[in-house]
Amino acid sequence: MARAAKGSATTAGSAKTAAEQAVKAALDPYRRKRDFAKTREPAQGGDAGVGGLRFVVQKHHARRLHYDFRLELDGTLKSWAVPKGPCLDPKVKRMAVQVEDHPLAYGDFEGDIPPGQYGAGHVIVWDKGQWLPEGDARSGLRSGKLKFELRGHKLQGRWTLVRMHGKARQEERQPAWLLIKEQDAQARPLDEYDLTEAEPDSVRSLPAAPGAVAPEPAPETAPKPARASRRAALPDTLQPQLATPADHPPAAAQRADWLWELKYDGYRLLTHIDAAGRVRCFTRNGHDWSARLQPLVRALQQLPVRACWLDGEIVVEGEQGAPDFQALQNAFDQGRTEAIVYWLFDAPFLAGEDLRDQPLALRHAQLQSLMQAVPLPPLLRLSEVFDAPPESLLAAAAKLGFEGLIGKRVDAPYQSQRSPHWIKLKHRLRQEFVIGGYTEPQGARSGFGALMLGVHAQEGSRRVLRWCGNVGTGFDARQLGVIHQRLRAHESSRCPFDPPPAGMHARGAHWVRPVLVAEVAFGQWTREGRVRHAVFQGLREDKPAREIVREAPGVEPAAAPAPAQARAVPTVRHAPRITHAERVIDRHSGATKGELVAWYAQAAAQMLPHLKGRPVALLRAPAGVGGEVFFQKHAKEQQLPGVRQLDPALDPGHAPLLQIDQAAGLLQLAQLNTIELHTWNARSDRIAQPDRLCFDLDPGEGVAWECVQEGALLLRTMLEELGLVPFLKTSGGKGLHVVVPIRRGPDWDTAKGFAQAVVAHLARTLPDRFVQKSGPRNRVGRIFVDYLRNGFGATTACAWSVRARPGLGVSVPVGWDELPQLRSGAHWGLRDAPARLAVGNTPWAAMARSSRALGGAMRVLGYTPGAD
DNA sequence: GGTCTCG
DNA sequence: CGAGACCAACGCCCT
DNA sequence: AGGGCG
Repeated sequence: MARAAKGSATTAGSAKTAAEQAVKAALDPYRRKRDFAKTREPAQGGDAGVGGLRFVVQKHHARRLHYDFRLELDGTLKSWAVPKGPCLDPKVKRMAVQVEDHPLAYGDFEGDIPPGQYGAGHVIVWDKGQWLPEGDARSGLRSGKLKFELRGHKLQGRWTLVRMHGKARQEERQPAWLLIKEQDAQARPLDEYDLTEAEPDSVRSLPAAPGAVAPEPAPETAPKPARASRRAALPDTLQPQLATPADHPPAAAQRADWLWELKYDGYRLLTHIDAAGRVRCFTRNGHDWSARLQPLVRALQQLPVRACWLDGEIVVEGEQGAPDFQALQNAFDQGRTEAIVYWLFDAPFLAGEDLRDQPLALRHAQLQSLMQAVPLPPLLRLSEVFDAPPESLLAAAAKLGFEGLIGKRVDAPYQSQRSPHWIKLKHRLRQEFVIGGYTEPQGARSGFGALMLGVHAQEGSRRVLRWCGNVGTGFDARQLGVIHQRLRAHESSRCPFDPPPAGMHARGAHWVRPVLVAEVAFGQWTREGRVRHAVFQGLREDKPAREIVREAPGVEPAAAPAPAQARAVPTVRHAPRITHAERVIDRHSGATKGELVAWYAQAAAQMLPHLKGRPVALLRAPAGVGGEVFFQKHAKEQQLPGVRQLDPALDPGHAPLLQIDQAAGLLQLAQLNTIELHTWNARSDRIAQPDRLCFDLDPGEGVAWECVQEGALLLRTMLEELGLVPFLKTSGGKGLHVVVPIRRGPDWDTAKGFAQAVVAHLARTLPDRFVQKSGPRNRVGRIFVDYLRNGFGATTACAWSVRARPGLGVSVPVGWDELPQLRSGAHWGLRDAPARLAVGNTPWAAMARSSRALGGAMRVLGYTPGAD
């Protein structure tokens, strides 16, 4: 650098002196911190940049490695300490703490600062070049916003320094700033290229200000950064979640909230796989059993996952394939652990992520994806999850020899304690008994009081009927009468039991000949051979009474059918991470975000046919029902797995429209607080031609529900007279939706005009019932039929969508024959709609073959497109 | 809830 | 970083 | 005409 350049940075005369004094003052803090007898750092001086302002970045291995970012201004280097160094990714902002001004000469300093001195350690010139402020740099520096361009070896393009507002730092003269790369040609995502890692070395030997942009290394050669993510540290120990014993399944109304798994009669086992793949297995009390379970440890090592905690139960399978607790103990006693298999049912941590606050359904789905990713080692099993009614599952489980079920709330987090969110339901025993008598009814009861039960038993050479208790519940009034009739027909004076039960005469016992057979469910056999907690199930006609003996539990040799018609919950690939699952989104019902997600997870199979192939619009409610909501039809910035971004040409002038083709997309959107999903009336492949019409029957203030029902029927009749085939669904809100499939052909204006003509006709014919115009004013006492949902870009709530209203109604397809039974447009809500999933879309089964060309209907109605 | 923009 | 805006579109109504 | 509303 030519000494002659010095003059160019300053002006002549007395101004020069003033400027030099200002520089001197500015460098005062710098000098006061250093002892220049001990450090080689320059005390002052240095050259201004040639033809522009200089910048330098020094990599400083002090107590902590950091980068010193310096910009020449007014004769000194304005300096910031950037702990992580500059980053080319505009998304990544780097903290930059402003420090004391340095002399210009410092920009060339490279070397060691001796121990004991300020900033002791090694310094290299990591980058240098020119900087070009955008606008006035001095005022930018003062106001806390500095935009500029860098022309260095490593750093180029546009950057911003922004001062933060934190108070504390300001006062100690060390304001915190952010160093941010602006979006331009030099910007690069961090995960593709990590500049500080790729370019660690000094540039001092290179020319200060390269004329051309230095070639960047190819991204392939950049070492992959091992980036720390927001992942939680994996705990070293984990207590298992335990189930609470329950007598009964949850009430039918809450069934949808529960998933069921078989109860394995073995030992609980928690597996920890660390980041290096080391596997350790712990019992529920935290004992490390890895050494005793070597075959299992080896099997677990084959799972394609690290940094996780898995939860499950180890069992030894008995002869029937059901777990056998005795065999498990024997296996340990004899050191024969290769017969032990591991049923996995939960993943509190997976791939370094803490999933404990995720809904169970999602944890299980992720475990399932993991275990389906590779051929499963034979010792590992995935515990299947069922959503069938627990009664039938319990029966099936019993036949398979399982001791019961574990019920788990679909939306519950994983808690390391005994929790009401997990219940264990032991199956009740169930078998046939011979009826040997009955007792008198008490009080208001008619027919009889209880049936006296017996089984045949061998006593020496004699075969006797052994009394084993009574059953007095489980009958309805009709059964009481019918059975009483049957009993009377077999009445006898002789007691068939041997020995005769004591104390029965006091209860008015009647004996009957031992020919009738009752099926009875009961909790268990008492030691005396009596049934406990017996419930009558029905009379059995198919089994002769003489064959009835006490059955050993769980050894039914008949091949058990697969658990009755249970639908396994389908896997959701790319299931999103759900945050704040416990947050209440509807104060009215107390429903949580987790329940919303769980609903869409369950309903996905029924809902996807309605979503597939159509642009979708979202109603999102980040603050829940009653909070601020917004509609969303487009999205560019965010790409979510399972949410497709359509060709932007479909809706010119906008970001891409969205479409959901996969369950994961539905869940992703639920995670974004999407409560309602609305669909277009056209499919994406021919967006200009709607394939259906929608009529939204929206009752005004004070309209009786019967009128809405009647109105829907009137609309139906009218549409059918026009040769169309309408379908019905609840809106999930106040009213009903009538959906009419049409042949594609007419454009949007024609479809909308036709729909308007239909509604106008309806309103003309029955003006006291219907209005065509919206607005609450003229709508009181009448039904507004909204035809506006038939224009380009208009949408209507999709079938199975939840509605963002108090109570969270669900829009459900129904048959016209069901209309009279509906109680409101919100007949089904989030909590009871799951029960309706079994009916699913069958009321609309004919829709696909019911589309009609609009031409005929337009003629009948006398509607001409274009003529309003 | 996520992203962008602004300071 | 921290706060705030944005995230539809149509026909109402009101001014 | 323009803005807020649902």
